[in-house]
Amino acid sequence: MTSAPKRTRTSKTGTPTGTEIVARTSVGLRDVAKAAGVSTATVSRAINKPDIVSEELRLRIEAVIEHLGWVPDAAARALSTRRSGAVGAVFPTLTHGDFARTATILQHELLAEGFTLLLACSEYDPEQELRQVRKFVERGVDGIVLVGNEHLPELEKLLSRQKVPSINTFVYNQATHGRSIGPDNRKALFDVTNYLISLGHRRIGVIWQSVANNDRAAERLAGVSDALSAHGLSAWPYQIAKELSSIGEARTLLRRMMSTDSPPTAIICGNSYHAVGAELEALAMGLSIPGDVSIIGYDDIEIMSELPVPISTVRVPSDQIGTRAASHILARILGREEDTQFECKPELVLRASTAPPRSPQA
Amino acid sequence: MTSAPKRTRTSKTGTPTGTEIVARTSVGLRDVAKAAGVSTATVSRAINKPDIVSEELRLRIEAVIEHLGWVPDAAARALSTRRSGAVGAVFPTLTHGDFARTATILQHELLAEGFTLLLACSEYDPEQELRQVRKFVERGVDGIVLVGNEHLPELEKLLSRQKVPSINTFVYNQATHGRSIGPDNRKALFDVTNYLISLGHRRIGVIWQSVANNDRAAERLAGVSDALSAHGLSAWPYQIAKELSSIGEARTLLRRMMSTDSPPTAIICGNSYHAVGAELEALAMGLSIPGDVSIIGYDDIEIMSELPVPISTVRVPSDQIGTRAASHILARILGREEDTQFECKPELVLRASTAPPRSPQA
DNA sequence: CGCAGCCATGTAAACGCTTGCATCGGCCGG
DNA sequence: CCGGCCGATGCAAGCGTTTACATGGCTGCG
Repeated sequence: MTSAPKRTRTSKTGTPTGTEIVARTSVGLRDVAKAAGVSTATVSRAINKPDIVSEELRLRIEAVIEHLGWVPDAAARALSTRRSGAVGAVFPTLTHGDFARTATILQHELLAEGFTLLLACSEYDPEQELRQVRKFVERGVDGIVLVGNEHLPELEKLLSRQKVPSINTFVYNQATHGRSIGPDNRKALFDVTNYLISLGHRRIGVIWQSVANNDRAAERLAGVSDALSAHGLSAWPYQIAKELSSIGEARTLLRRMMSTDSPPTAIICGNSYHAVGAELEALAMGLSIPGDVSIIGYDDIEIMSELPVPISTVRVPSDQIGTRAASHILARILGREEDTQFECKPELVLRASTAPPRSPQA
Repeated sequence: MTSAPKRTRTSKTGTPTGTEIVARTSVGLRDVAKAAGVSTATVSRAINKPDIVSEELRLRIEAVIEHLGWVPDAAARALSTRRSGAVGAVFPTLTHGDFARTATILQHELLAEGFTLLLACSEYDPEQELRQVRKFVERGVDGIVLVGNEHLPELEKLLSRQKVPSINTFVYNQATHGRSIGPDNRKALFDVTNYLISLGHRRIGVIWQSVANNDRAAERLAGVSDALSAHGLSAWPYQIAKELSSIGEARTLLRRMMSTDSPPTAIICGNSYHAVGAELEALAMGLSIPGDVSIIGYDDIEIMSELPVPISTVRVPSDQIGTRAASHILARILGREEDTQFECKPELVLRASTAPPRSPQA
């Protein structure tokens, strides 16, 4: 006798009235189980830990899944496991080669471990960074990758409150407490500046990007400053660019800088685009590089080495940052503790654009 | 004996033994409700449709949320609403300015409507594209943005089966049926080639990237071919680069090309990096541009206009692609139907690198 | 030959929200 | 003064998985 089954769930949309609802929600685990003649638990196990399910059932289940075109629902899974299998990353921008490369590597490494990378960019706006991180936390990411050491206090609070492992990239600074992976920005430009000084330069110009909301650039600028003042060189002609990486603007700034009474004999640029702009304009002005002026940049893009005068620069190991960040965050997710800081040593790449000044200076 | 109460939910982690479990699951909607002395339904409504809840309660609830630091669980919400509030986008790479820019705009536009952009890259590998899309579908994205018209059949099947609205970007092709937003690649290079022909060029060289898994590049190459054969020009010296956008490799190819008996008087390059490499090498060889050889590229990056001889190119309106793609996918999500195709007209940017050949040819 | 133990499987509760429906006071018009 | 209606709130049933625990059939050893 068919006693009314106490169906808790309705999977067949059994409308007693004749109105068959068409908008069927796509197949679910339940449907697979039914079609395969097993319980939902078994299906779940078949896909999550295939080895504890009998060969026969596993194959049958796989066939059914394939046939029904079932796609597991990550939301349901996340809800159930309290694990999302996702890691969030917020970069200031993606139109910058280093960040894009790090993001790509990161995604690659995470994917290999079964994690998804959720990517967003803050456009150098701390508020937006916070907003993006919040979205990620809502989505239950298991870890977060950030850029830089400075974040809004709400962000720090959010992360610690929710106990989401996070890591700051593109920075390394003994002084700060947070976990970080990247170059020691300050030291990098300290070294660059000392290199120029050791070549004999005394009038050293600087073309730099804005350091607002950019602790990396600020640190580097501080490095320049450190080295200069260590040699009693305090005042130097310098220009801050409005745009982040505009070749055109760098040209304008260089021209202005070289048109003064006693132009610098060397110029340090905040990034590769500035350096490229500086070189192009200097050449257009008929100056010789490095004869009249040495130029050095920061970070390396292909064009730097292909221009008529290849430009010296600092190469940031963004690939390494990606792999280290990935392994760090994965380790933390899996409960292992990791070194809190890791320095990715940048490489000083010397090319033809830097040389001793033509005539020794006071 | 203390009869076990039939607690459905454990929110207080009431371990009868003295061992207080510390790993408290972070605060939930339930805790907020309790603290505010209202039902969970009211809290839910207070945050989702604030206007149907009394002012007083709303304020009280907001205060409690703030105080408890509650972050709603997107997974639970998604499970419940069958809406994720996320849109996925898979680009071939992010290290390419156009894609990065489109992604940024896309994120921006979606955010404004309360949607999150999930970003991934396929590294020009259809398999990986499929994998990423599958991940997105599992995560329940409400829409998907892709690049190009050609995808694995499984991908198409997956999307149609799960009824996920999707849009192909960076392509526009009357012939194909799919929805797409972008430039008409074939026509763009048909026009470029005709322009060179109209200048009087007859020996036109081509430096191109591989067209494997890149229907956009393939279409553009076809456009070149169309125009040439329309003028009875069938054979032309051409070189396919191994790397996608290597200035260095382009230099090699150009040198090889210009070292033949009858070198081309004009060269069409598959992208801006090829064009930059071509110019730099030509200049290094002592050739004059456009005197000895005209050069034209595809897509516009700042360096193109800053080199000693500014390079003619085609500007792809990647911003527009981003905004259109966003509004299209949002419209589809909200149930509105949209135009299935939209052409983002590319702009032919003529600079100093193109001119009639020095001496008229046969 | 019997029972402990083990393996493969099933049962059902729980994950943290949303939302249809029930409920409960007013308030307004008759 | 009363009934109906409406707006605000509470109740509880899901949403689609996972997983602790129960079950039941075997195996192997005493």
